[in-house]
Amino acid sequence: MDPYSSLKLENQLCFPLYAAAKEVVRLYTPYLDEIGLTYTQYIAMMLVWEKKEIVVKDLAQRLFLDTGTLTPLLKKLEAKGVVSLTRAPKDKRSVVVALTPQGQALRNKAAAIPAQVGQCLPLKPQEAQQLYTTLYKLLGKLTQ
Amino acid sequence: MDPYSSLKLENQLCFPLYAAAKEVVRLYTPYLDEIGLTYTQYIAMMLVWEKKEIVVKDLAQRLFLDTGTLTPLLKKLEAKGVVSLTRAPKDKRSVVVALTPQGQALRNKAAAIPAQVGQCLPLKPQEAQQLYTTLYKLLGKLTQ
DNA sequence: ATATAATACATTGTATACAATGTATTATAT
DNA sequence: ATATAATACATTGTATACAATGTATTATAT
Repeated sequence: MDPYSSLKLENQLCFPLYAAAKEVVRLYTPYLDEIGLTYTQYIAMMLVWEKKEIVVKDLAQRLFLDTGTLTPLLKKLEAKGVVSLTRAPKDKRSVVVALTPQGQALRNKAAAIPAQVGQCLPLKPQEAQQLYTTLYKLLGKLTQ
Repeated sequence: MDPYSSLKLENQLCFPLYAAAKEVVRLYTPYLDEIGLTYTQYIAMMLVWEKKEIVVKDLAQRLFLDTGTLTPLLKKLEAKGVVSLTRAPKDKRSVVVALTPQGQALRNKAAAIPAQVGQCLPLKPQEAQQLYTTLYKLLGKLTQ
C-alpha cells in the first residue's frame, strides 16, 4: 500500500475542479474577445445587466471576489464606457456600479454567448444539472 | 419571458465551477502556507513526487498549464531546493524536473494535507465521486 | 457629544494564467 | 547533405486573484 496515494494528483477532487474551471473559462474566451470582455468582466457585467445598479460590496459578495480584484476591473469597465462608478449619496463609503447605455448595448451582443458556449459543453442536461447543484452546495458550505 | 434570462449569473454552469474552484483552492492555502507552497506549486509537486522525474512538456500536459506559467513556477521550486532542472541529454530542448532530497522531505510534510482538507469538503462520498467523474468527463471532452 | 470600532473601498506586493512571440534543437522532406 | 518544418521551452505583456495594509466614512458605546 502506497502511503502517499492520497497525494497523487489523480486522487484529488480539487484538481479536476481547478482544471475544468480553467478550461471552461478558456472556452468562453473567443466569444468574449468579440465583445471585448474578459471572463471576470463578463460575470461582473452579468450582475450589472440584471440589477442595473449594484454596489461594489454586493458585487464582491455575489462573485466571491475581493476589492483588490474588483476595483481595477471596474475601472476598466468604466474606461470602456459600459458602467459608471459613483459614490453612493447615502453612504459615501459605497460605490454604485451602474449600467450605461453602452453597457446596455453590449448586453445585446452578449446575449448569444451562453447558447454558443453551451453547445460546446459536452454534458447531458441531467449531468449538467447535477453538477450545478453539487457545485452550489459546495460553494454554500465553503463560504458560510 | 425575459429574453436575457440565459445571461443571468444564476443560470450559468460556468460560474459555480469558477467560484467553487477558487474557494477550494483557498481552502488549501492555510495548509500549503505551512509547507511553503502555493496551490499550483503543490499540484506540480504532486506529479514530481509521483514520477521522481518528469519533463516539462508532460507536466504541462497533465496540469493543463503552459510554459508561460510553468517556467517561472519551476524556477521558484528550484530556488526552494525541492526540484532540480536540467536539460535532457537525449533531447536538449527538453527540461527534466527531478525530485531532490529536500523535495522528498517536503513530501512527508505534505502527506497530511489531503486528509485535512478532505474533512473540510462538505460532500458525501457518493457526491464527491459523482463530481469527480463528471469533471473528468468534461475535462476530457474539452481538451481533445 | 465624542472617542472607538466597524465598514467599504483603495492600494501594494506576490503569484499565477495565458496569448503571442522568440530561440535553440531536432525531425523531416527532397 | 541540407533547407524547412516541427518541437520544447523561454520571454513579454496583459489581466486576474488575494492577503495585508491604508483611508475615509459611518455606526456605536459611553
